[in-house]
Amino acid sequence: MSDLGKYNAKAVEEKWYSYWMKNNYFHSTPDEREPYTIVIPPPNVTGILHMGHMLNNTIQDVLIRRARLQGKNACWVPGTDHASIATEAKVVARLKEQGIDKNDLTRDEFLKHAWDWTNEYGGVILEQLKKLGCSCDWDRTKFTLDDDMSEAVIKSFVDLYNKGMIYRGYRMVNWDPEAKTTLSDEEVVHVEQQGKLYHINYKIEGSDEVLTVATTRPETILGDAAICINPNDERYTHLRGKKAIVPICNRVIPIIEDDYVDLEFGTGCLKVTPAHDVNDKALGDRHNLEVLDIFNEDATLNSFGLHYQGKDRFVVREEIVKELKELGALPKVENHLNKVGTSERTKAVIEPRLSDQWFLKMDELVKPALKSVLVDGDIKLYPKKIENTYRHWLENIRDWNVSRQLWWGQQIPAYFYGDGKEDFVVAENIIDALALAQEKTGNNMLLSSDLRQDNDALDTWFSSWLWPISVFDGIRNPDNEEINYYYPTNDLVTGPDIIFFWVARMIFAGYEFKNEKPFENVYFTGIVRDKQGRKMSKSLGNSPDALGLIEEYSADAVRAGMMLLSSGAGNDLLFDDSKLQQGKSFSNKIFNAYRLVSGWEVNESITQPEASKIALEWYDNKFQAAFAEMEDHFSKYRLSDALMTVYKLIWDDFCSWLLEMIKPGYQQPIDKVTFDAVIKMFENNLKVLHPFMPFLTEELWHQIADRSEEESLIVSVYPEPKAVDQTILNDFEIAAEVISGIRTIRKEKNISFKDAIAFSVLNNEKSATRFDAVIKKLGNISELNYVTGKVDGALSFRVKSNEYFIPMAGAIDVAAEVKKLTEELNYTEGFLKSVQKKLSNERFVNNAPKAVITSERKKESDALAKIETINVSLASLS
RNA sequence: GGGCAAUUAGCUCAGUUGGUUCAGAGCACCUCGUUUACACCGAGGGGGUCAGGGGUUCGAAUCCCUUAUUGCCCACCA
Repeated sequence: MSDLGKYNAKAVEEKWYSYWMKNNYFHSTPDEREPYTIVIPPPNVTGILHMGHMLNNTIQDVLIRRARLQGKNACWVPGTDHASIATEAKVVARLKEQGIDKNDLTRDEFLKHAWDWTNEYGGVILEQLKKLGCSCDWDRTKFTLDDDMSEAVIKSFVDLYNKGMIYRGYRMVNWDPEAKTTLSDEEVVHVEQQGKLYHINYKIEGSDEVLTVATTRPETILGDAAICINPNDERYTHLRGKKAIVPICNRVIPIIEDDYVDLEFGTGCLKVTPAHDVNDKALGDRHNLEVLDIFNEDATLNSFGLHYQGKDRFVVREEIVKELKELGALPKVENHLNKVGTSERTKAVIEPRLSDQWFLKMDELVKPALKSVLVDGDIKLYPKKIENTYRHWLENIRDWNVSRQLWWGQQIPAYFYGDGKEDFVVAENIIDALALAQEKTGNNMLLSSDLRQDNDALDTWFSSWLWPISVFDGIRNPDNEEINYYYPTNDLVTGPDIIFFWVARMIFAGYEFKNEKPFENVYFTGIVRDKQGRKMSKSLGNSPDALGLIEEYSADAVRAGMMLLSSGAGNDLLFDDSKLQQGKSFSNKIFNAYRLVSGWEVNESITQPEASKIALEWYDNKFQAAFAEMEDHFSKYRLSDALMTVYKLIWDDFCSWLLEMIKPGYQQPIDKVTFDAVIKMFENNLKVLHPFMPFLTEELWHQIADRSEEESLIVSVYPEPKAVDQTILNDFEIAAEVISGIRTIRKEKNISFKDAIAFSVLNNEKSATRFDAVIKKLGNISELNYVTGKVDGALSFRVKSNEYFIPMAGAIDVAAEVKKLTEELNYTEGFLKSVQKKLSNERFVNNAPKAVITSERKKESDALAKIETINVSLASLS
């Protein structure tokens, strides 16, 4: 047992990655070639490589390497995202561990800590991508908070503001009480929850009567502004114009009437809390109700909470329920299933909250985005079905809340000079702001020290939506050489979870700032799950260590394994180590094919055997057929199928068939013509496999032939596509069936492969004979004869109506042969019957297309011929 | 509550306008084999009423209806 037959991936992978880097092969600059561009979905700057990244980036690297081999100017721009809320939360948590409260820090102090953190952990993930073999242009690495990137963000904000598309509004927004910031609608995740519906009695002023209201949020009664009934509800007509008394705080509130109230739900009677519910706010606006905000920014109760002041809303809920019960004001509590909005990042339950925020109008931005994807097809989404989701979101979109009460991000370029709602200007810098402010106020004495910049930062996605433009400096310098060359980019590879956050918004930005799409195709990967289909999560501990897998199986194997697993765009994939093992086995298989070929001694004086000649001719065509199939898969983004095509080509056709067909005898030399041809074919195999398994292929490409310094597989040229001769492929199929038939008989009769056998053919089909030399070699046939009649004393098998005979020295088991023949006969007769039934159906013959009828007739005649052959054999045996 | 998908071999999935190539692939499984690249291998083999039911058609995995199950997205009914 030696390891001689194994491929040592680790050393090879390190060697070639640094070689590629050293030669600058990943770097791209604009030139006369056609560009092929991908921008990476920037991972969180402090993130580490997980399975989703591995899948995603393997796909991108496959695409970029293929484009490079196709002779395009391939440019893959890497980078990271500052991920404002996630990173800020991490920094706050770390400061807390160190006993530092964020509130005690100034903005600048806090940002210093955040940058320290970023510099410490940032970019680790990019190093991990290198281990995977990603051929990014590292000279172009960008970070969404780089100075130039931030400038672009600010510039775009000012631009949109000046166009009237950004406005400041006092609105009900999603408030994350844990992160103490607002969130966009997209950052709110609705989760189903078993809650309760509380029935609460309100006394009617000046009467003993009570009115029962149903609510899921009893703690908000302290903010009640009214009770609302449906004007058509006869149960409550006598209460019109009366007033109710809120329990506990004993405030007197009006009873109002509105159609909005559902007669069927709860008690048909609704408490209205305008400060804490979107619907109630609308109701309040219609009826001029008071707005009582009872919460602090961390969702504890404020002074309106009376004796509950300072307590958390959920604590208050329980306590207030208890108090109401004691007061006899809680007649009923029922179970109630409802959905509650939670923060995507912190998981905290979202509070609807009224506040001043910045919004971006969406109505104009969505128009070109809808058109380009759904009408013109300028941007294609894979899988196509995701277009439904895309359409639905765009058609129901609301304005985008872009301000966040965070520090880690671009600070909103709005400068206040007074306390009024409109006392601000928006400008790229304080100097411009001052000028604008002086102009707006008419006060030339205004100083920059009188200006106060808005404290809020912008949503992270407000910087990443510019990514395909800003990485080429297309916002600040809209007409520069790079943006003109690389934009629009070609393919975007990302997860479906950020279609709204990022993909759709990049499309908005593309049309808004460049008047052109940002990319042509979007490939949505699926989610990587575990073998049982569960999402990978820290708590389940089912998420494998990505780098550990590379260590264990090699980057090539991991890449191939991920690609084999991903059945198609948008489909989730169930992660399974065995697929990585399959990738590793494949590496080893190819390596061994190389060992075989490299061990051959070439002799220029021997002539090429007939079998080798036809074998090479066949493989040449087989390769082209597979190549065309692979390209077709690529054109439809069926990358898994593309790899499987190459996999089968190399393993089955190249290794199992071609190499066996041309292999010289033990310790025999090989002729030069065959050797040169097979090397060429090996090279072509490596080329088409290179995008998937870059390291192994680069290694063998260098091993297999003498290469000059400048040559590398990564920058070589894809094979030329050629027309395929289908007849040679068909003839080979017959030959392969014959060889298989011989092997079956050898196996059944225990005839060792070492023993040559005689072989006779009854060629009823008039099949091509050009593979006879191959049949002889792979069947170990001593003599191949053509006969005109059945051979006695021989085992036989049939392919179509041809019959093949292997003479047996000993007695033939007549009974067994008869049985076998009878089974074949029964099957063929059954088949014939079904075909004839079709053909005797007038309506079939009249309606079916000619080609179908011809094929059925052919089936019929083939079956008849085969039956004839079998019958002759049977007759001779009895 | 609204919408969109999916259901094909033990597993993961192909199956492009209904009919040449329609029931496939990879893995797994079974049998045999230490043949001079490779046991991370070779040769051979078994396995599916195409979720259930109904319909259209000469013909259905494919089109229509229906039932069931699963997944995803969206949603401010307390």
